[in-house]
Formats: sequence, structure tokens, C-alpha cells
Amino acid sequence: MYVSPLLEKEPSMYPGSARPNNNLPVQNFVSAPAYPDYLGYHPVPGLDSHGQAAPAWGSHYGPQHEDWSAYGPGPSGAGPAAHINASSPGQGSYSSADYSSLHPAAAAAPLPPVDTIHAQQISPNSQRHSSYEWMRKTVPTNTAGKTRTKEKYRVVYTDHQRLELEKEFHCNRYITIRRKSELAANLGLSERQVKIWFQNRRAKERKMIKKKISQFDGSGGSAHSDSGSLSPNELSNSLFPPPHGINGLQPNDIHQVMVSE
DNA sequence: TTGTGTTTTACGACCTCC
DNA sequence: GGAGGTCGTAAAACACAA
Repeated sequence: MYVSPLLEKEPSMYPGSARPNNNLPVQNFVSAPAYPDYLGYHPVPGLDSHGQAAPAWGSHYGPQHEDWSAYGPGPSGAGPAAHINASSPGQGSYSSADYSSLHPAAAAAPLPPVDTIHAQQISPNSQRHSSYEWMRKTVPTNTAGKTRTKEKYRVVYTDHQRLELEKEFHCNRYITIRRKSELAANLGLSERQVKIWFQNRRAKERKMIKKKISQFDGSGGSAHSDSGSLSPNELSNSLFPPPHGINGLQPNDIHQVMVSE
């Protein structure tokens, strides 16, 4: 089973969904290859003993999405994030400058060389890291995971939690029951939280696709012809079809079967 | 410092599938 | 009926401009 080496180091980091003190040893993220660009994240087949080896991005879910580019430019050096990134090379930004789901060719292109990734990762380009500031340490003052129905409206997930969730999302848009359990256990989140995170993450992706499409439409770009008469939702669904068979095989499982054979 | 806009968690309503 | 899906929304967290 895939357990991040990082997670193994902190199996009980966060009881419940509690926001831990931000004394997270994020420096340890060096083992997370480098996420300046999720194109650079290739799931290692051996990482997941139950065959969760992530498929090539586009195999089941279509090409990667432009939103990965949103993870860059990362807080690499400036601003409040600097203090952690300086010591956590593995926590670079998720920048993917050229990446766009609307450009399948980009997804089909070979992965950028490591040097490129590294160059992006350490790029000082950090003018706007607001939206993706999650790479940095954030507010720590929560106690145990509290929700709207409890004492506190919401918690802020740690960088570590988000990173691992993003990694999983990068591999698979839809998480399997097993992986959900594993992630929840490893990250100190509830399975419900993991599920909702994925739901929200997909929603975010759809939103970004929609936005992208509207931009194309607005600019009268020829790209419109590619999606033809597809609505944003249709396009999104065609790229990332929802799984069928909730408790049965999901796309991930199907892939697992294919891989294992 | 404050106002504003965006992003992030979390939930409810409703739907589909088994 | 229960699980998970999307969609819409609330509100906290956050960044940034004035």
C-alpha cells in the first residue's frame, strides 16, 4: 500500500481533523519528488502495493488540467511562505506554465526534464501566490476538527494534507474506497473529509475548465471548434467521466485490474 | 486598518446506481 | 436504503489594494 514516506514518519500527526500546530516538518517533503509541476509527478508503481499505480494521466480521465498551472508560481522565496519553502525544497510550487487541459498536445507531450522542473520550482516568480498559498504554513489555531455543526465552521488543512490530497487527485480524479481509507488514516482526516475534498477539488477543476472555455469563447478563439457543441459540463464530463458503480469498480479500480493483468 | 475579492472547507438538496 | 456523484451555497481563511 502506498504510504508516503513522509506520512510514515508522522502516522498520527493530526488526531481527527484537527489542525495541528504548524510545526509540521514540512522540510521532510523532499521525498515528494518535486511538485513544481504536477506533470513532474509520476506515481511510482511500486509505491502502492494494491495496484494504485496511477495511470498515465490521460488514460481514463483525459489530459491533465490547466489548473495545475494554478499551483505556480509558488511562494518560492518571497512573502510569508518563504520561510518554509526555503527549507522545504520538496514543497515547491505546482507551476505548470504550459499546461492546459484544453491543449491535449500539452498533456501528450513528454514530461519535462527534471532540470526544467527544478528550474520552475526554484523560480523566483512569486508575484501572486495568494490563491495557492496553501504551500505555506497557515493558521494553526484550531483545535480538533470542528465543523459547521460543531463548534467551529471549518478547519484549514495542513500543507502536508493538501499536498498528499493533491498528489492523489493528480493520479486519480476519483478516489477508491480503499485509497480513501488509507489517505484518511495517513493524513489524520476522516474519510468523509477526504471524500468531500475530492468533491470540492473536482468542482474546482470544472469551474476552471468552464472559466477557460468562457475565455476562449470570449476571445473568439478557434479552440471553440475543438469542443464543438459541448457545454463546459459536457466537456468536463467527457474529460473526467464520473465513475459508475459506487461500491463496485471505479475507474481507478478498473485501471488497477488492467495493470495487474 | 479596513474593505473587497478569492479560495478553501463543509454542508444540504437532489440524482444515480447497486 | 445507502453510498457517492454534482450543484449551489455558507462562512472561515487569506491576499491585496486603498
